[in-house]
Amino acid sequence: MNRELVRLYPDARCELDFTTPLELLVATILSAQCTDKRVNAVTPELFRRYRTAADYAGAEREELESLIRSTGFFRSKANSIIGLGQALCERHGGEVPSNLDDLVRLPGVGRKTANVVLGNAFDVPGITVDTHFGRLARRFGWTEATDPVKVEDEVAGLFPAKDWTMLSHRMIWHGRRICHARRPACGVCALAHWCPAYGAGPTGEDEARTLVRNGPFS
DNA sequence: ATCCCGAGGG
DNA sequence: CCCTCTGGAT
Repeated sequence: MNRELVRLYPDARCELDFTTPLELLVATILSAQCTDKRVNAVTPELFRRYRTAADYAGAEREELESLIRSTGFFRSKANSIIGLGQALCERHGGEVPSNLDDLVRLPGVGRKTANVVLGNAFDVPGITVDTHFGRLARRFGWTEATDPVKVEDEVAGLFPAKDWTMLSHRMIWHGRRICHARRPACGVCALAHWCPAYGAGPTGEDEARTLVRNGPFS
Protein backbone atom coordinates (compact mmCIF):
# COMPACT_ATOMS: atom_id res chain seq x y z
CA MET A 1 0.00 0.00 0.00
CA ASN A 2 2.84 2.31 0.74
CA ARG A 3 4.02 1.32 -2.72
CA GLU A 4 0.79 2.64 -4.22
CA LEU A 5 1.17 5.93 -2.40
CA VAL A 6 4.78 6.24 -3.53
CA ARG A 7 3.67 5.75 -7.13
CA LEU A 8 0.89 8.28 -6.69
CA TYR A 9 2.87 10.98 -4.92
CA PRO A 10 6.58 10.35 -5.53
CA ASP A 11 7.52 13.94 -4.76
CA ALA A 12 5.33 14.65 -1.76
CA ARG A 13 7.09 16.96 0.63
CA CYS A 14 6.63 19.61 3.25
CA GLU A 15 5.14 22.61 1.47
CA LEU A 16 6.17 25.18 4.04
CA ASP A 17 9.11 27.38 3.06
CA PHE A 18 11.94 27.37 5.60
CA THR A 19 15.71 27.27 5.86
CA THR A 20 16.29 26.47 9.54
CA PRO A 21 14.60 24.37 12.25
CA LEU A 22 13.42 27.56 13.96
CA GLU A 23 11.82 28.79 10.75
CA LEU A 24 10.07 25.48 10.23
CA LEU A 25 8.87 25.45 13.82
CA VAL A 26 7.36 28.92 13.51
CA ALA A 27 5.89 28.18 10.08
CA THR A 28 4.28 25.02 11.39
CA ILE A 29 2.69 26.87 14.30
CA LEU A 30 1.31 29.38 11.82
CA SER A 31 -0.05 26.62 9.60
CA ALA A 32 -2.81 25.62 12.03
CA GLN A 33 -6.17 26.10 10.31
CA CYS A 34 -4.42 27.81 7.44
CA THR A 35 -3.05 26.82 4.05
CA ASP A 36 0.67 26.46 3.55
CA LYS A 37 0.42 28.94 0.72
CA ARG A 38 -0.80 31.65 3.05
CA VAL A 39 1.88 30.84 5.60
CA ASN A 40 4.49 31.12 2.87
CA ALA A 41 3.10 34.53 1.98
CA VAL A 42 3.84 35.95 5.42
CA THR A 43 7.03 34.17 6.43
CA PRO A 44 9.54 35.96 4.17
CA GLU A 45 8.94 39.27 5.92
CA LEU A 46 8.55 37.57 9.30
CA PHE A 47 11.84 35.70 8.98
CA ARG A 48 13.59 38.86 7.87
CA ARG A 49 12.59 40.66 11.04
CA TYR A 50 12.98 37.78 13.46
CA ARG A 51 16.02 35.61 12.98
CA THR A 52 16.69 34.08 16.41
CA ALA A 53 14.74 32.71 19.33
CA ALA A 54 15.76 35.82 21.27
CA ASP A 55 14.20 37.98 18.55
CA TYR A 56 10.87 36.24 19.07
CA ALA A 57 11.23 36.37 22.85
CA GLY A 58 11.60 40.13 22.70
CA ALA A 59 9.06 40.70 19.94
CA GLU A 60 6.67 43.59 20.19
CA ARG A 61 3.29 41.93 20.29
CA GLU A 62 1.47 44.35 18.01
CA GLU A 63 4.08 44.17 15.33
CA LEU A 64 4.27 40.38 15.42
CA GLU A 65 0.48 40.12 15.28
CA SER A 66 0.25 42.38 12.27
CA LEU A 67 2.84 40.33 10.42
CA ILE A 68 1.02 37.03 10.95
CA ARG A 69 -2.52 38.38 10.99
CA SER A 70 -3.70 36.77 7.75
CA THR A 71 -2.89 33.26 8.95
CA GLY A 72 -5.80 33.40 11.39
CA PHE A 73 -5.75 32.89 15.16
CA PHE A 74 -3.15 35.63 15.14
CA ARG A 75 -3.44 36.55 18.81
CA SER A 76 -2.94 33.03 20.11
CA LYS A 77 -0.27 32.31 17.52
CA ALA A 78 1.61 35.47 18.46
CA ASN A 79 1.38 34.44 22.11
CA SER A 80 2.71 31.00 21.30
CA ILE A 81 5.57 32.35 19.23
CA ILE A 82 6.72 34.85 21.84
CA GLY A 83 6.48 32.17 24.54
CA LEU A 84 8.29 29.82 22.21
CA GLY A 85 11.19 32.24 21.84
CA GLN A 86 11.38 32.65 25.59
CA ALA A 87 11.27 28.93 26.28
CA LEU A 88 13.93 28.22 23.68
CA CYS A 89 16.22 30.81 25.26
CA GLU A 90 15.56 29.68 28.81
CA ARG A 91 15.69 25.94 28.31
CA HIS A 92 17.64 25.23 25.15
CA GLY A 93 20.19 27.97 24.67
CA GLY A 94 18.12 29.48 21.87
CA GLU A 95 18.27 26.30 19.78
CA VAL A 96 15.37 24.15 18.65
CA PRO A 97 15.56 20.77 20.41
CA SER A 98 15.60 17.70 18.20
CA ASN A 99 13.60 15.32 20.35
CA LEU A 100 9.89 14.88 20.78
CA ASP A 101 9.69 15.34 24.54
CA ASP A 102 11.39 18.72 24.57
CA LEU A 103 9.53 19.94 21.50
CA VAL A 104 6.12 19.08 22.90
CA ARG A 105 6.80 21.08 26.05
CA LEU A 106 7.26 24.25 24.02
CA PRO A 107 4.34 26.71 23.91
CA GLY A 108 2.13 26.21 20.89
CA VAL A 109 3.83 22.97 19.97
CA GLY A 110 1.70 19.84 20.02
CA ARG A 111 2.65 16.39 18.90
CA LYS A 112 1.78 17.06 15.27
CA THR A 113 3.93 20.16 15.07
CA ALA A 114 6.77 18.40 16.87
CA ASN A 115 6.73 15.51 14.40
CA VAL A 116 6.74 17.88 11.45
CA VAL A 117 9.89 19.54 12.77
CA LEU A 118 11.58 16.23 13.57
CA GLY A 119 10.85 14.75 10.18
CA ASN A 120 11.61 17.76 8.02
CA ALA A 121 14.30 19.71 9.86
CA PHE A 122 16.17 16.94 11.68
CA ASP A 123 15.60 13.84 9.57
CA VAL A 124 14.27 12.02 12.61
CA PRO A 125 11.56 9.63 11.38
CA GLY A 126 8.19 10.79 12.60
CA ILE A 127 4.59 9.96 11.79
CA THR A 128 2.63 13.17 11.55
CA VAL A 129 -0.89 12.28 12.62
CA ASP A 130 -2.99 15.26 11.75
CA THR A 131 -6.67 15.19 10.92
CA HIS A 132 -5.94 13.84 7.41
CA PHE A 133 -3.55 11.12 8.43
CA GLY A 134 -5.86 9.83 11.13
CA ARG A 135 -8.89 9.78 8.86
CA LEU A 136 -7.08 8.00 6.03
CA ALA A 137 -5.41 5.49 8.33
CA ARG A 138 -8.85 4.52 9.62
CA ARG A 139 -10.36 4.30 6.16
CA PHE A 140 -7.43 2.19 5.03
CA GLY A 141 -8.02 -0.15 7.93
CA TRP A 142 -4.64 0.46 9.47
CA THR A 143 -6.16 1.34 12.82
CA GLU A 144 -9.48 1.99 14.47
CA ALA A 145 -8.06 4.40 17.00
CA THR A 146 -9.10 8.03 17.12
CA ASP A 147 -6.41 9.02 19.60
CA PRO A 148 -3.53 10.37 17.47
CA VAL A 149 -0.90 8.76 19.66
CA LYS A 150 -2.53 5.36 19.27
CA VAL A 151 -2.80 5.87 15.53
CA GLU A 152 0.87 6.76 15.48
CA ASP A 153 1.85 3.68 17.47
CA GLU A 154 -0.23 1.29 15.42
CA VAL A 155 0.89 2.65 12.06
CA ALA A 156 4.49 2.64 13.25
CA GLY A 157 4.22 -1.11 13.56
CA LEU A 158 3.15 -1.47 9.92
CA PHE A 159 5.99 0.40 8.19
CA PRO A 160 9.74 0.71 8.63
CA ALA A 161 10.83 3.93 10.30
CA LYS A 162 12.65 5.11 7.21
CA ASP A 163 9.29 5.44 5.44
CA TRP A 164 7.45 7.34 8.17
CA THR A 165 8.13 10.91 7.14
CA MET A 166 7.36 10.47 3.46
CA LEU A 167 4.36 8.31 4.25
CA SER A 168 3.01 11.18 6.35
CA HIS A 169 3.44 13.62 3.49
CA ARG A 170 1.73 11.31 1.03
CA MET A 171 -1.19 10.56 3.33
CA ILE A 172 -1.72 14.25 3.95
CA TRP A 173 -1.49 15.11 0.26
CA HIS A 174 -4.01 12.43 -0.58
CA GLY A 175 -6.29 13.54 2.21
CA ARG A 176 -6.21 17.11 1.03
CA ARG A 177 -6.67 16.40 -2.65
CA ILE A 178 -8.86 13.30 -2.88
CA CYS A 179 -9.83 11.58 0.34
CA HIS A 180 -11.72 14.49 1.89
CA ALA A 181 -13.47 14.22 5.23
CA ARG A 182 -16.98 14.87 3.94
CA ARG A 183 -17.19 13.89 0.31
CA PRO A 184 -14.18 11.81 -0.61
CA ALA A 185 -13.57 11.79 -4.37
CA CYS A 186 -13.55 8.02 -4.64
CA GLY A 187 -14.44 8.27 -8.32
CA VAL A 188 -11.03 9.65 -9.16
CA CYS A 189 -9.10 7.87 -6.42
CA ALA A 190 -6.36 5.58 -7.67
CA LEU A 191 -6.59 3.62 -4.43
CA ALA A 192 -10.32 2.92 -4.55
CA HIS A 193 -9.89 -0.63 -5.84
CA TRP A 194 -7.84 -1.36 -2.79
CA CYS A 195 -9.54 0.78 -0.16
CA PRO A 196 -11.65 -1.05 2.43
CA ALA A 197 -13.83 2.05 2.86
CA TYR A 198 -14.73 2.15 -0.83
CA GLY A 199 -18.25 0.86 -1.30
CA ALA A 200 -18.03 -1.01 1.98
CA GLY A 201 -20.60 -1.00 4.72
CA PRO A 202 -20.33 1.16 7.81
CA THR A 203 -17.02 0.81 9.53
CA GLY A 204 -18.08 2.47 12.71
CA GLU A 205 -16.53 5.74 11.74
CA ASP A 206 -18.32 8.96 10.93
CA GLU A 207 -16.52 9.70 7.72
CA ALA A 208 -17.03 6.20 6.42
CA ARG A 209 -20.72 6.41 7.20
CA THR A 210 -20.90 9.69 5.36
CA LEU A 211 -19.17 8.04 2.44
CA VAL A 212 -21.69 5.24 2.37
CA ARG A 213 -24.63 7.59 2.78
CA ASN A 214 -23.54 9.90 -0.01
CA GLY A 215 -22.32 7.14 -2.25
CA PRO A 216 -18.73 6.72 -3.28
CA PHE A 217 -19.02 9.06 -6.25
CA SER A 218 -19.50 12.82 -6.05
C1' DA B 1 -22.68 28.92 5.05
C1' DT B 2 -18.99 25.93 5.82
C1' DC B 3 -14.60 24.14 5.89
C1' DC B 4 -9.61 24.06 6.92
C1' DC B 5 -2.53 19.94 7.87
C1' DG B 6 -3.93 22.51 15.80
C1' DA B 7 -3.31 23.67 20.50
C1' DG B 8 -4.63 25.26 24.92
C1' DG B 9 -7.86 25.85 28.37
C1' DG B 10 -12.04 25.04 31.31
C1' DC C 1 -15.00 16.24 26.35
C1' DC C 2 -16.16 20.59 24.67
C1' DC C 3 -15.01 25.24 23.67
C1' DT C 4 -12.28 28.97 21.77
C1' DC C 5 -9.21 31.30 18.87
C1' DT C 6 -9.29 33.64 13.60
C1' DG C 7 -9.05 34.65 8.52
C1' DG C 8 -9.47 33.23 3.84
C1' DA C 9 -11.13 30.06 0.25
C1' DT C 10 -14.97 27.99 -1.85
